[in-house]
Amino acid sequence: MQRRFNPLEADAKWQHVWDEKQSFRADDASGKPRSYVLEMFPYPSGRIHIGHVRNYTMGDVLARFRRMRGYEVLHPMGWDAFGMPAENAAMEKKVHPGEWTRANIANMKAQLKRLGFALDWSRELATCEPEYYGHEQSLFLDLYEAGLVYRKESAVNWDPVDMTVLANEQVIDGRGWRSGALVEKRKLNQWFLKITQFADDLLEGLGSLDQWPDKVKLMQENWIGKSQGLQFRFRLDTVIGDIETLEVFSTRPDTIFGASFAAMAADHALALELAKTDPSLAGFAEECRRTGTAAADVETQEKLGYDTGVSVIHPFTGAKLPLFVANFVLMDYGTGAVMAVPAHDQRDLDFARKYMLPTPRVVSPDGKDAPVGDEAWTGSGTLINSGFIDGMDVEAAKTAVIARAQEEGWGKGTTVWRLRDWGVSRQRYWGTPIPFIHCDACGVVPVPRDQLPVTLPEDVSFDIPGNPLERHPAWKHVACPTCSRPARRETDTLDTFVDSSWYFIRFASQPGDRPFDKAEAERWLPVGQYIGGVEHAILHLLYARFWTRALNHCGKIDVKEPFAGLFTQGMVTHETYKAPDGRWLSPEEVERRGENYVVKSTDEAVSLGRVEKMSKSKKNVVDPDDIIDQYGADAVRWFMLSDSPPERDLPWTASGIEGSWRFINRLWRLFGDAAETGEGSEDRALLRKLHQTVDGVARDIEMLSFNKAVAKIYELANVIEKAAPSASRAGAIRALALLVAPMVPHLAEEAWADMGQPGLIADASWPPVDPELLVDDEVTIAVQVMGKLRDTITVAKGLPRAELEALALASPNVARTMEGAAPKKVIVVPDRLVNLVI
RNA sequence: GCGGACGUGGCGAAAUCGGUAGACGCAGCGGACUUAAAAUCCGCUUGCCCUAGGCAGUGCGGGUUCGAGUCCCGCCGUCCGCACCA
Repeated sequence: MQRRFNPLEADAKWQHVWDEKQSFRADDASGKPRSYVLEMFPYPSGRIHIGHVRNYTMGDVLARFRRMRGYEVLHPMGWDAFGMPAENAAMEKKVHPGEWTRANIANMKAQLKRLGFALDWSRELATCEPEYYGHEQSLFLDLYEAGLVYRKESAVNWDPVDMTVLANEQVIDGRGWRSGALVEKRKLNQWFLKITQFADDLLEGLGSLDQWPDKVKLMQENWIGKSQGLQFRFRLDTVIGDIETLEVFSTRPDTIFGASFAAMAADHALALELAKTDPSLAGFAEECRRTGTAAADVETQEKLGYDTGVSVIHPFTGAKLPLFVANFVLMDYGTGAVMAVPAHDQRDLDFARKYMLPTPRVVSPDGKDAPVGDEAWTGSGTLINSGFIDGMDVEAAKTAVIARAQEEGWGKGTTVWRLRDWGVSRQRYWGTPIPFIHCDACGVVPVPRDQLPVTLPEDVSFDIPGNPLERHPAWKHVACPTCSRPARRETDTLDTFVDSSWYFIRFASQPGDRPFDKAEAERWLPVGQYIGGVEHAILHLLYARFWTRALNHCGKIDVKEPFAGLFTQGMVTHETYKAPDGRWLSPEEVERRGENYVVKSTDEAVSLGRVEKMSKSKKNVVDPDDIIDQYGADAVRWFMLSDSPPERDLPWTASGIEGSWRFINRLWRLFGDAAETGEGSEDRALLRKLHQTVDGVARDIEMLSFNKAVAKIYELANVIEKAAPSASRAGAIRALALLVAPMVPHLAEEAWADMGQPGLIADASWPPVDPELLVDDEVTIAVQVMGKLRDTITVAKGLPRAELEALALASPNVARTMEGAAPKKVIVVPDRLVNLVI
């Protein structure tokens, strides 16, 4: 055995063997218990990022570990391959998005292979291939037939220079990111998915996800935003056009007697009607729309209103309340209009103060009336100045007002959601074509299923901005499937979040003629452990939960929650370096000199910036390929698992990867001792440590606490190194190889072969644990006086209280502190401590 | 503004049920081996008084308890999410 582990040889060798033997191919017909381990599939941007390495290493350890524990593991990988970056590359580099994407996939796949992940590559998929998106089109038609797809006029961000629709993230400070032109809102007919139909179920379902982080569940809950309240109609004192009433929504119907005005959004139908005859109102509304899009500092934005001159009539008191158009009322929430109760809503109060409106109190914490100051009272209390609900508490008053409104027929209790339907239309080329045809005679007609997939044309140009599908000479011209007359294809493509909403099902089952086989997919689903970045906590995870429910609704699958367990891992961070002239420096340009850092080439002093997420702009990036070249896959994998808890950020350091590399070689040398049995005596203490470690590491891996598992392995390695040769030690070394196999598989495989063990360690079982060896026969007991540690004594486990007390009192340290006093009280926790109270 | 998480050595962190705070790693210091370096090995490493030993110590201030990093109350700070959601 060589003294130093040679990763360059070993990595390639074992990766080849695993490939040849198809070691990690999941068997659909297996009778073993199943485990589906999935990491969020990457966008093929070109290079694997260190964050991917951390993500996939975690999943890989779990997948390999579960295999060792006897599970049939599904651990697949694919590519979220549609999206804008490919089109940007096409515009900048004159390369076809498909060509660019496929080249990136090839690159990144080679990078992933170098890390030795236990992936079932036979199930690899890329969402940009018709073999995938064709099935997605068919699922889209299923949803359409189930009434979950509809078209609606909706505003998009329009770049008037590039003549193109922009995604929200392409709009920076109200301007197009490429052209810098002021972005306009344009109304287009767009496709929507009825996610709101499942709002309640998506919210309810969160309750069953006990293996999800609370944080993510809370974020989804807030996003769905359920509010219950009263929706009711105010009568207007004047009929405007044919409008006689104003519908409002309130979560605080109990405060209705405190309403002193009403307000509506600038785009409200009534406001638009009034603006027809009131030019200054039209001007004000225009102003609202402009500031509305800026949205940057809403917090500081002043509340502005315009008195329409119209009044609404209070349903209980008959009082006339002025009706304003106000910039703080949102058109697309509730009814786009509100009753304003200044005493009990901060926005209403700010507005009332500005426009000198009354602020009557109707809820009082102490039951007494008192003037309202600068802060609205939103807490609980007793109703006052409120007619028939006087004296009630807030909750009772809500119920009473809703009941009365329903009785009298002018309102009803309702639930309003923050969640909006999912707009899936994108006016882009590189996405799944929406399988519909527009016919002047027949309207919007679905593409017949035998004509799927609707494939993207290859001969497109990106010389002019806009959607290449729209201006392609032939693609969109087709015959109507119903009447055969000339018609036009839909040129919108689907949001890429649709692609990632069902890929985990396709991984589980991929027949050629349909999206998936129900029974086959159900055997794997739900995903047992899903791992990815917290940036997908809301949209991706919510859409995937919706899409799965939609398929369930269509009878396609008997699963509602796609991911039973979710884990969101932290980022990989790195120190930042700045040159004296303020330029960011990359780690390669910088060298450490004692306590300080200098520029390698010029010896200038470098100032050390914050530890931040790796980003190109800060130049604090480390390329996985370079590191693997230098240290091999296992050292990188080991580093990814060490030190930081996986949900927290992991600071990348040169010394850290060095340390991992040192440990790889320590293990390697230790594995070389596997044949040494010495005199062959049993080493009971070592066996205890081994069995405790095997047990502890298994539990840590199950809980994804890799940093703890790593620490336990270090401890065991330290103990084995110091132990004298024995049969126990030789056995412990073999067991150690099994323990580290999920984490550093190449090293483990190489050592396993060297030790002359049969088969691959990848196919070996996790070492068994002898429960008897988990408990120590000796324990160290803390001896405290008044809660302060004075001594420790090592005794046989399970020693009775009386004996422990006697031993504690016999301690010289204790005697000195007690100064001859007798303890007033003695607290004995068997096998843990004795506390003497004097 | 609302919601949430977190705060432990020089650094990343452990402490699973309220029971020996700082396991394990990094950095640092001292030593062995070496002509030398690398690699490796051994030892020390929270601060202070430094002597057996003692005192202080888990963001700050209180509290509960025989005993608090852990539980309760009130602050301070950092990070994340949402953002006029009626």
